[in-house]
Amino acid sequence: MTDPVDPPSKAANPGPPTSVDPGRPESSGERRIPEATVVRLPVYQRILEELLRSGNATVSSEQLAASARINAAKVRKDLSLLGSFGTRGSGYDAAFLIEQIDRELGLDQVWPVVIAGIGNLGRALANSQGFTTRGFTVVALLDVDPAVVGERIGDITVRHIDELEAVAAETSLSIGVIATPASAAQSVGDLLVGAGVRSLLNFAPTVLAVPPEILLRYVDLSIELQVMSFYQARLGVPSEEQRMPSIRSIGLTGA
Amino acid sequence: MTDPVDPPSKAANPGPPTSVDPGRPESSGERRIPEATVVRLPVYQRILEELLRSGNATVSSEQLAASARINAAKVRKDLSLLGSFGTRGSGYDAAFLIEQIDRELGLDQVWPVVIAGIGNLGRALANSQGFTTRGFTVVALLDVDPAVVGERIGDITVRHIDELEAVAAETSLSIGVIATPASAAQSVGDLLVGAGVRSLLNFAPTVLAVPPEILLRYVDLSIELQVMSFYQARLGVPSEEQRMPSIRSIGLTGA
DNA sequence: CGATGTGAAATGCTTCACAGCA
DNA sequence: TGCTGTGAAGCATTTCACATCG
Repeated sequence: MTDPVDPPSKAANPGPPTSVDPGRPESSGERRIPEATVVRLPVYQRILEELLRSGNATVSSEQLAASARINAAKVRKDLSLLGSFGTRGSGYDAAFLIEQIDRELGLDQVWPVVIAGIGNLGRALANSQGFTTRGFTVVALLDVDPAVVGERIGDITVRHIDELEAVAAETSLSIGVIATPASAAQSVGDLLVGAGVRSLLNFAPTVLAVPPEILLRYVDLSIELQVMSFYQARLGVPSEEQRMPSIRSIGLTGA
Repeated sequence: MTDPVDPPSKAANPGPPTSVDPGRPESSGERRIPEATVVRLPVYQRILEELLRSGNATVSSEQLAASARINAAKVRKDLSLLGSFGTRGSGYDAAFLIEQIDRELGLDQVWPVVIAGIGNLGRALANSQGFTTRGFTVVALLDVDPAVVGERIGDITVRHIDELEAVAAETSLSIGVIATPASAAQSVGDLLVGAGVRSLLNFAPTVLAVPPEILLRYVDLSIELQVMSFYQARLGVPSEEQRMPSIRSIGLTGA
């Protein structure tokens, strides 16, 4: 009971500390993708899509790297973790690569998303590209304000959060997005979990407590602003990070 | 011209590779704060504020770690980089710690922020806690839509982006926030830079090109959603990351 | 006694550098 | 020849473990 945060996991590691030749995981036991890589994959997606739109069917690691402002070796290593999808001498096929990344990110399936809190942020999310394209469908919008309940956004009507049970009965919900004021976030989170949501994405500026089996991530709209303040305040930006990307937004992960 | 992304910096490192006893940097040459730490500082802030509100004046690294879902040693190491602000045997004084972190993040000064693109997201940002509390003031709201220009949000009237020059003459602008559709982002960014903004925070889902002397950061509202998809798709979340935080939102930094 | 602060070890991530394939 | 894929080296960050101090 000394450290509630650090359950025995490292010591009880299933695999031996010094490798006994893992044999390079094949098609069945997929390669381990570092989270650092996972977070870059959506960035590559975005760049690839832009390249495609501007008529580039093929792209080199150098080009991708230049757009993402990272090192080309990193791009190649990231992509090689998904498989050998490039063609030596010419590069990667943009469309094909997008497909592969989608598959890796699990965006080849569709996650039903419910958004709670239909203020400005909730509306922005409901309409945002990232929530409406590949991989996600917004299946429900919830609020408590009678002035908002009943309103139609896109092709979805905002419902009262008391109807959550009914909504859950109609459609499956896998991801809950909290866009409420901080004061409501915890209780809304509890309700969503009660309704069977497996993951929570919290935009409210508060620390949420949820059961460990719920995947919890947390986005702070002002965190980059604060990081900017830090670097702006000391114009001697760390030489290494100067052109470095860093991909963020607080995420708390539970089991 | 082979690698436009990676200027010589590592090799030309000022400090010797093996330390010659740096002598522990004192008050003048501040300690180097790793970016990983910088990004956690706002998280600590939020937790500290909540603890304060709930009547806890003192907090231990264990408590902070439990709330942030990270290792207590990490908390202690992070905080010790700012100075020795804890009291052995009892912990940290929450209010004092908040102050110190503010100072470290440069939030003891006030950065004038201009938000371009007053749709749902722009409004959400303009009203968001993170943009209106310590460290930042929203000094201008800009849009092109005649239906929006002239509208009053909080105590600021939305102005047409053509008035940017005039705005810049009236008040200093240090941070520009882009909350426009992707299609407008690049030109708006150019305008803001032209108006003297030193940093850009881009919420538009597009890759922005800006001069290297501009500090550029980029937030993707759906990136965590995509990361969720990845982990949800393979319910065997990496055992190590299970309770790990990770703090994100794409950031592209230019000198 | 309890909790900080911190060397040193462990781990993870990035970058280099180059073999190898189209 | 050009660009990928990848061991191995180099860094950064995390975690341990414990001396230290209020």
